[in-house]
Amino acid sequence: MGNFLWNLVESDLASGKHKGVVTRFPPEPNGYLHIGHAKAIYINFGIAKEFGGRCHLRFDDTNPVKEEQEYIDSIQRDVRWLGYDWGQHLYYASDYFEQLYTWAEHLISTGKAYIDDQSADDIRNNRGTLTAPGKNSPFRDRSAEENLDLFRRMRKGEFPNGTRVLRAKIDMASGNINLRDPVIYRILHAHHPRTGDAWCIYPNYDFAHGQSDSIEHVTHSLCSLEFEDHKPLYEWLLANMPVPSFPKQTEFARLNITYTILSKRHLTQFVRDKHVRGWDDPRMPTIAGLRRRGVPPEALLDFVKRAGVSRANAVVEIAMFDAAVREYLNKSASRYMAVLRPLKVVIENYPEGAGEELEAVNNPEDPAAGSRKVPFSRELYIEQDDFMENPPKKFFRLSPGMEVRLRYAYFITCREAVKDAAGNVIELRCTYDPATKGGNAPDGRKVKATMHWVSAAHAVPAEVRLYNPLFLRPDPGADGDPVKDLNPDSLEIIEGKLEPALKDAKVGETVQFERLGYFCRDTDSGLIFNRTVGLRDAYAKAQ
RNA sequence: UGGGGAAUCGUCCAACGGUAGGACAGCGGACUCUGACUCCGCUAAUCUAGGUUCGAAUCCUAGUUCCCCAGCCA
Repeated sequence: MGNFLWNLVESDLASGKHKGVVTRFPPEPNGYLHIGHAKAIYINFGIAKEFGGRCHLRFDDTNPVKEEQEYIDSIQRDVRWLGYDWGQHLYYASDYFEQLYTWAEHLISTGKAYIDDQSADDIRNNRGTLTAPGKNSPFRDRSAEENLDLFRRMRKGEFPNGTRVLRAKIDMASGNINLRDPVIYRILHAHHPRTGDAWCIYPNYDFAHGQSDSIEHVTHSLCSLEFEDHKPLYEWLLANMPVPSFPKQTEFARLNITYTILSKRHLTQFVRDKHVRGWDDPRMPTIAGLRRRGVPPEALLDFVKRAGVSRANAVVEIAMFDAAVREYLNKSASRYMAVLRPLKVVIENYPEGAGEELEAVNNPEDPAAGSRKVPFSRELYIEQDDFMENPPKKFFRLSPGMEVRLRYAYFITCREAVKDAAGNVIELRCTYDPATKGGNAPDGRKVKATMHWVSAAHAVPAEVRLYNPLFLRPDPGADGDPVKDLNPDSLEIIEGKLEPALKDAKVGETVQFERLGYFCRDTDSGLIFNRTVGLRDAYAKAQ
């Protein structure tokens, strides 16, 4: 596999350190999953799959004030959509609250934890700084009996929020601030989405995570780099309590992408402040947003794989994501013709009232996809971009006197550009060569351009949503608030003209609009398409 | 010397003492009923300075730069 995590698991298995591999994906249900989580999912579920082990889905639901059932549901939906299955192994940290509580009492009884009555401010002030050691709490040497009594009364709900905490007694002078008597339980009179009002004290991340891993006999606890400093605490807790197993934490760098924000805090803000239309807005880097945009799960996973796994802080170019999406869709998406910015074309020598159906290939990359009929008639729409009255030398498309091919149809020649009073071209008068039916000239003459088109009489109107990057700069938020870097033109809504077959497109189906890009039928009612990603365009780039 | 990490083409990842390779991006060309796709070619990197070695991206020493940590968040 070529990355350090796969190598680690492989060697742990080869050395006999573990008989099988058990990983876990442990999201907090406080928001929707995004593409950064897709990396963690790929790593944890991917390793389990690769080495014949299993991966648990565990909700790290230790902070009831931020967590909601909606997020629990969306997370399961998104993991499944990515193609992974946790089988029977769906867990919640809250499942272990009773066990965790018992272990906390054990820590207290062995003199390794104490109840601190200091205020949050005092705790902070006495923690010291990055360079100066902290000071012991005046409550640090309470007896085990007193601590136990206080802890039990905390559980009973005798004290209001913030009045006391349980802290592990480790070392207030440690260079690692996480070891300066970390808080492990706090009073939170809050309703929990799963345990309801059963508890008013909750363990925090540090006191829940490693023990949960241990309970589940996780062998490899894989997390992102910012938890590196927590590892000594993770191990201290396991070493000082009667836990059933000793999982090993290993960290990897999280995913960063240019022109993208992957911070739950900011994504939540964009939704809350309506900078986007919701968690599943196609401009969002959420799994739900990407799905709605038309990104196939295979492409998303392929991107994550291509971006690689290491311990170096890195920022992957969004171009790599686009490339993965195009590569997958090129092979799988059916082709159709759609005109986004219509310009009317009248074929003067095509009989009025006449019409015919022409054969069009559904997917040149996949012969099994077959073909379909596309209606042709005297009046058509072509793309405004495909005509220039005064073309520069490298412009191969339509211009007065120029002959081009209409895909699957005929060669046409532009005879005249009709303008309105303001001088805008509003219609093209053209002629066609009946001998070129199907798109080839019997005399062997060539054209330099093949253009897409739709028959005006048969065209189906549709709303097309064009998405551009949500941010104007590759490093949004680098100067502070990413809201200031939001792209005001991230969504452009136009009305396009589609070939009739497209009205039967399935919701969620991603197709190619030839020469334009990949588009996905939206979940909103009506005929609406989201642009997933544009095609590469060497001509546009050269301009 | 507060603690902990990381530095390889423009970007991301490999190479684990023995020819620095791949992907994306870029450039050039071929092909083409999508200026797409495909194919071919090119450009382009070991943070710095010493040292060990027949041989160093890899080992050692000293620096430099960047990232993380001072929530009763995760």
